Amino acid sequence: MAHSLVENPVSELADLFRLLGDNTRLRIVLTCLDKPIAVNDIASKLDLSNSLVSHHLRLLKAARIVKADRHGKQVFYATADQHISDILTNMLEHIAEPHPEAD
Amino acid sequence: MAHSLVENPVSELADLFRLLGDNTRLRIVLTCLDKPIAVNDIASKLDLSNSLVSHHLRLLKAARIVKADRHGKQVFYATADQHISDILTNMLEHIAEPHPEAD
DNA sequence: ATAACATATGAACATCTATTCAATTGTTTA
DNA sequence: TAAACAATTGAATAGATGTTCATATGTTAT
Repeated sequence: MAHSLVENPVSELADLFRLLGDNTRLRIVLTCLDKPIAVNDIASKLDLSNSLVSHHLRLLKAARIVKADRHGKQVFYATADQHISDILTNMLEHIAEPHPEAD
Repeated sequence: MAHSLVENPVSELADLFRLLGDNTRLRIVLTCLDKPIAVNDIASKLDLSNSLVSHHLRLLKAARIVKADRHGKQVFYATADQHISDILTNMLEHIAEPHPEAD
C-alpha cells in the first residue's frame, strides 16, 4: 500500500521516487517537461500504446507530478508545477556531471 | 531486467529513482547520509532486522548509492559521494517547501 | 580451536506492478 | 443521429520485488 492523505515527509519522498523510478514512466514525464503535450503524441514519440501512456499518466496525475488540460478531443499533459520541473532539471544536471569513479 | 554497464542517462536516472523509491530503503539511505553508520545501528534505529537492512544495503551499494567501510566486525555505510548527498539534500529541501495547492 | 558477535546470503513466498487487450467514455465533425 | 477520433478504464497476466527465515561467512575475542 502506498498513501495516506498527509504522510510523513519521507514516505512522500519515497512515493515521488517510486513513480519516477520506472523507465517508461520517467520517459513520459520528461516528454512533458515544461511544454504540454497530448497523450497520443507522447505515445507515438516514445513508441508506446495510448493505453499504456494513459495508465501511467493517471498515476502521475494522482501524485500531482503532472497536470492535465483538455483542448477539444485531446488532453495535454505537463509537469504539474515548478517544484517538479526543478527536481527533474536538477536530476538531469546531476547525472550529466562526470561521476568520480572511486575504487 | 534493470542494468547494462553504461545505460542511457534516462535509464540510469530511473534506476536511481527506483532504488530510492522504497520507503524502507530510503529511510536506510537517509540514516547514513554523511555520517557512516554500522548495519546493526541502522537496523535498531529503524526497528528493522539486520537481514533486511543488509539486503537493501547490498542493492544500494551495487548502485553506488552507498559505500561500505569495514572496521573490525562492523561494516559502516555512508552515502557514496557528494553527488548522492546533494541529490538527497536537494530533495529534502524541496519537499520541505510549502506546496502550492492548485485546484 | 571454540565461542560470540556482526554481517551477508540464498531460498521461498506473498504482494505489488507494468503491460496488454478489449471495451467504454468523451469530443468533434458530417 | 452516426461515425471517427482521442483518451480512459477494467480485467487479466506475467514478471519484479520486499520481506522473512535459516544458514553461511567473516572478525575478534577467550
